[in-house]
Amino acid sequence: MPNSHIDDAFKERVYTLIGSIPAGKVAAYGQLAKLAGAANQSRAVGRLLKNLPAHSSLPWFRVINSQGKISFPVASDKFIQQRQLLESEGVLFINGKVNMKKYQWLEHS
DNA sequence: CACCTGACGCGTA
DNA sequence: TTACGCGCCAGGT
Repeated sequence: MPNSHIDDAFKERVYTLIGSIPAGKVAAYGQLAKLAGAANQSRAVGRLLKNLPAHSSLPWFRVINSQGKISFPVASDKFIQQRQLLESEGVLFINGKVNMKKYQWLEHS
């Protein structure tokens, strides 16, 4: 099991990063992958969230794609839930997407 | 083993 | 601006 800790480290870094996203802000999958030291591994981040325990305390809902859109089918329960959670902390949606210029964590102003 | 499917992102057309 | 193509790659069929 030589390499297993490499991926574990990446996973832990991503979890820590997600836990650091402040309420009212969002981060993109690719942004987190990059910050965790593995640019172009955005799908790995999505996979981690998918495998997250159902009642994790991590603010998984603050992670959306780089286009400012929620990565779930627009009518799904998960989509509704995520959008509701974000709106409840002030994240505004316009035409189904968030203005990343304003809400993305650690970017722009 | 081949082939498909994603909680993605970026460059092009 | 929307639509594709392609890179990436673990998991499921």
